[in-house]
Amino acid sequence: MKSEPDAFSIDDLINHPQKVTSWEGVRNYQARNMLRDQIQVGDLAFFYHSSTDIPGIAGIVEVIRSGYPDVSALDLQSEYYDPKSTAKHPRWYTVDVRFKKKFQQLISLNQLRSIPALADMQLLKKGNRLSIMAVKPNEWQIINNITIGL
DNA sequence: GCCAACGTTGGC
DNA sequence: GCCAACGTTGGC
Repeated sequence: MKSEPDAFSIDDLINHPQKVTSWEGVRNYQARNMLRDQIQVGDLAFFYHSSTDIPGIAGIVEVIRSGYPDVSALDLQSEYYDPKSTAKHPRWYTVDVRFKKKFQQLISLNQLRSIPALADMQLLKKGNRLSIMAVKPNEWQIINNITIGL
């Protein structure tokens, strides 16, 4: 799950009293479908910092509420407001996540690219701009192993 | 349904 | 700031 740290970083999540946030603001249909249909309570996700000096994986979050309508789409004051979404026919979805772990060191995009076994990872594929992406079990394990000892 | 124009993402 | 690689919009 990607976030621009200037907008919302893993430290922002840690600083939240309950260390919980709604992952609102996703406005892409493919990513929406994952939020709505696939992501389950108990799922773990990497928290990825994008559009920053050193992009990469900052830590891990756990899903504590599966897909439900993203009400920021109905909020006129929100930067995520979408006039085409209504309460009756919500267009966008979100999930709630809780902080699980922050890596001692960020696992940079460069570092991920240097690992041959991760070559097929969706995150590393050319032109991929999705903010929510599946991670395969073996990819998860490889990345998690890097963090052992970090 | 096609596709040109435009907008967005995100690494560099 | 640049630009590749998308996604979206809207006229036809």
